[in-house]
Amino acid sequence: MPDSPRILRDLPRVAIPSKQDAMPYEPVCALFRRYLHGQKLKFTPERAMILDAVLRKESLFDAEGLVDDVKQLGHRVSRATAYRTLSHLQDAGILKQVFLDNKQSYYEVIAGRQAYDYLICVSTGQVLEINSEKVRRLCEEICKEHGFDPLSHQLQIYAVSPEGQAKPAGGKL
Amino acid sequence: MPDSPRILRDLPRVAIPSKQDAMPYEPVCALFRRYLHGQKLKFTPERAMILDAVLRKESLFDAEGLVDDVKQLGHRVSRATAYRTLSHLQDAGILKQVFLDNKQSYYEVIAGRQAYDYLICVSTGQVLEINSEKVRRLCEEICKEHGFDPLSHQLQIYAVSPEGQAKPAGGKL
DNA sequence: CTGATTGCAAACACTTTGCAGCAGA
DNA sequence: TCTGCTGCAAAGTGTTTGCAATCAG
Repeated sequence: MPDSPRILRDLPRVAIPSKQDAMPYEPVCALFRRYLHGQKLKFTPERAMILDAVLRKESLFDAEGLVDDVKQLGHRVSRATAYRTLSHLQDAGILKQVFLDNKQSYYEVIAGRQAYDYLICVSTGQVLEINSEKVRRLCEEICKEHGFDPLSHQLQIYAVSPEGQAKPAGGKL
Repeated sequence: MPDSPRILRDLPRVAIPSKQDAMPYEPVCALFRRYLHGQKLKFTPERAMILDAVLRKESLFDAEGLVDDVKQLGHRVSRATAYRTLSHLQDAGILKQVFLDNKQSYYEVIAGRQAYDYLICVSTGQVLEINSEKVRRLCEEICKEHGFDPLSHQLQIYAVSPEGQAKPAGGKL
């Protein structure tokens, strides 16, 4: 019996916050500063704001949503800076990029959190987060078989939800 | 012990054909014609050429590569037509779209073939196809837990290959 | 001080779309 | 004939990049 997953999207591009505990800012910030220092990069106010906004995210988000969030917190950063910082945050191992469609990238915090996989209804567009230890183990097993050193994985399952089964026509992948 | 997987990409965007048996044209073509007919769409020479080129593909491919292939076969189609036909081929269940990066879409024939998952080396860019029955079963299990009706899935594992472990710096996801 | 960073706007690349002429069924 | 189809070129859109001014260390 799985713990009931939270709904991420009822429609594509509309993220609904989940209930996962937010990662505290301090430790991750320290991690980021350490990373930046090691790369001879600088810790700027913009990067701090972005990290703050990122850590408030409880589920998938995209670059534009992030810029909006920063604005909502009373600051502002350019899109360019947001993208550049997102890239650094990936390098620092704080978040990962998720490819769900061919329109844009999504991001997900991984520092101190478990990675999620996604169960996507092609009919309603609903997206469920699933947190499966089994998937993780299987990925590690596959890596081991090929002599690879596992880093992360991404699993999307396309299916039809109970609600979608009731609806007339099936959507496309 | 896994059967040794074929290398799909040594560098991003460069697909190397695998050894999988090509799907015969006739049966899939019949499938496509049936689909088109049912949708009151037409079976045109362009669509036939594209389907032909698609079925010669033995691994991941992208829209531009497809247009090139058609040209190499002595014909030509516009990019617009290629995209439109790829969309219909997806709807017909003949191929599926794969999202591996934020640059473009990849496609993969699924009609009469088994879906593959990917083991991606973030250091060298190498991509291995993996064909895991275990992954498929796990996805079905997850769907069942949530009352979803499984359609397809996509798994990407990001890791460092043995060769990549030798190289200096690790790439980013 | 000095090299990294920022915001802006232009550049990019893949994909989609409007349209006029063409062509399956 | 009557829709749907094609190619073209233009439009779209998320992301990246060149550049001058600015700022962190």
